Amino acid sequence: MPELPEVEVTRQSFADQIANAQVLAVKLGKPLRWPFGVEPQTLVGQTVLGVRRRGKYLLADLSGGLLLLHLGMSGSLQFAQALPPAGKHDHFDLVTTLGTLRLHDPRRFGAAVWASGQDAPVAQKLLGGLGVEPLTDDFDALLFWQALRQRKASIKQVLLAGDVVVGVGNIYASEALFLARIRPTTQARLLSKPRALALHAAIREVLGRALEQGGSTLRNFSNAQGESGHFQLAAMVYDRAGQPCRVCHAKVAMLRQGQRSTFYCPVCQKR
DNA sequence: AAAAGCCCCTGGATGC
DNA sequence: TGCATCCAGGGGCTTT
Repeated sequence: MPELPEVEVTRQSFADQIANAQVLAVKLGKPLRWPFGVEPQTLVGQTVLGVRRRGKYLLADLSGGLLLLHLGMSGSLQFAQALPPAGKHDHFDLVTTLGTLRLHDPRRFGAAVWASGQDAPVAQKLLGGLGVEPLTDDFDALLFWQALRQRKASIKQVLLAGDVVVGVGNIYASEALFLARIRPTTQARLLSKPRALALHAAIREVLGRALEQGGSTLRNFSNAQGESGHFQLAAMVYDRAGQPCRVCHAKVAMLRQGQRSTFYCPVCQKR
């Protein structure tokens, strides 16, 4: 469900409220993507120092280690002083003195994993290969172009891979490529400098705008307070196969790349 | 090293 | 209404 903007909106919606809380209990439901890693008891008594985001991971710094959370495809977080009893899709509760943080995830592609520290093997494995954060100054246009020049795969798949730049999921990849007028199947290495720079700007534009809107185009997205996004961002191409391009009115096309759907305008995105 | 496939899981939409 | 099929916002792992 969540791409970078949704994860960041989620983070912002509870980070300040959970800061300085003490962990009272950890409750695990059905298995998520990976085992939690330690006895839940380990966290009891620890203090929540803050919540960061890296790519689509949320990182809760606790006094005794790092709690990694991922929303997968269908996950969402809720934070409230009191929550109803866990339902069939609630698989992780962090009960604290200031409220309970709950991970709800029907498909269970999400994760809650304990890493004793920043350099713990689990954290290394999950975070070590991640690309640059697109909304920070680290996302340098020229370096982006240079990284793309090394890659023979299609630009869409390079964006999704997350080892060059993080946070661009299946929706925003199509949207950013549309904005930059680049055909998703184009080999990344073939992008000229100006076109790579246009894509760099498009990624920032698309993600930044979605973030400002509080969570974008996603159908079911809501933050940890249960507030939904503003739904003001109509997708230009995503999920619009066969419908007229909003710019040129040609029919939006769909194709599969790596078992994921890609949408583009064959006229606006010629190569 | 990089790319391509596979797979984890459930629910909703669609078609017969 | 019932059942089968397909599809979904992610990404690590294994195989080429």
